[in-house]
Amino acid sequence: MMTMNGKQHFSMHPVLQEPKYSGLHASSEGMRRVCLPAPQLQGNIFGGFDESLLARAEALAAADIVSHGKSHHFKPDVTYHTMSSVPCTSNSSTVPISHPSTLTSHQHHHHHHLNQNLEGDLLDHISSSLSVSGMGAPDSSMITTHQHHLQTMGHLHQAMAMGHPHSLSVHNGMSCVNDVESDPRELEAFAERFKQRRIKLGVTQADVGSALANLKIPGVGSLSQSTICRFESLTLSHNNMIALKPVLQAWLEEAEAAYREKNSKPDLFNGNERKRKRTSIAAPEKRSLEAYFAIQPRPSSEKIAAIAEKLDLKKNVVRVWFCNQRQKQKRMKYSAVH
DNA sequence: ATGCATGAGTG
DNA sequence: ACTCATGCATA
Repeated sequence: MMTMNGKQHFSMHPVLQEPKYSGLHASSEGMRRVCLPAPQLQGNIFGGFDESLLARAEALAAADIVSHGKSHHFKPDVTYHTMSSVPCTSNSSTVPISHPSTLTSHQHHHHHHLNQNLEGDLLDHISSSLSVSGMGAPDSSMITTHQHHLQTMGHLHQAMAMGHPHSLSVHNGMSCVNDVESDPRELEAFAERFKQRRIKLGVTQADVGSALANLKIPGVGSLSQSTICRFESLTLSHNNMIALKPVLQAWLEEAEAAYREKNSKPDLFNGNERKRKRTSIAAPEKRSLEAYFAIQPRPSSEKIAAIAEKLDLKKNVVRVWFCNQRQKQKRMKYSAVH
């Protein structure tokens, strides 16, 4: 009674009107700003000579392509969506791009100039195979409930904001005032525990996500498999982790209680609409983007446009890529903050 | 498990 | 136009 997916709304988000989490959101952001070393005011530093920097990044990227390209595999792949003229090489990379702020040294110069014969080589190496490793996960039941996260967060943020009395701690230098410290230790432990028990209950991440709505916790709706997965793997922002913990904990408790009394109540919904296609940035382009990012994680609109043009990608795709990249840096797991 | 995307909230 | 939380689609 699961294994059914399909839903989607995406092109039509009804106006979500609800108390939201404005104030809380704002405050959390505020705290973050207080705690973080003002990351956004270095843009002008490069303002003057970004030209050369970009060129350099490009050179680096090119070198990278050369050095890696030959020994690596390139899977030709489809480029869907709005993508227009991207080489058919798909990302065969699962590069854990998590070299946080310590980038500084991506300047290794691969003395590989040339390019012409290179092209041929690359093309040669473009072996096919659209490895459709799509294994049918035993789960995949997700419901669509747009309008939940906001409420959810409202509640969650509140919980977080007032949470534990034992907060506060001075990390290396920056004293985050009343940072609601649910110490990362606790969180990690909980995430692990959660996963274990969840599995023991024979429930999938997707199930948990949708079951959340059944908890009827004010302001808490369902969540996707993605989010549950990220929670378990600690790949969410610290705040997000803290916000989600209480809810998942509540679910876990109830689920185990229900389990004891031999009762399961999986719920599923259905719906069917148009699928959306995911843009796929080819490996070469991705390397270039990474090179740029190492130099300037926050390119101006103009630079983004320039980069987009050089890589032959849509500006918006590039912009979103940078946004997502920045977000990655802030994720929990191995990020700083702790 | 993760890449690219959306949208609310914010400035 | 950015940050953040989140999600669909996909590997």
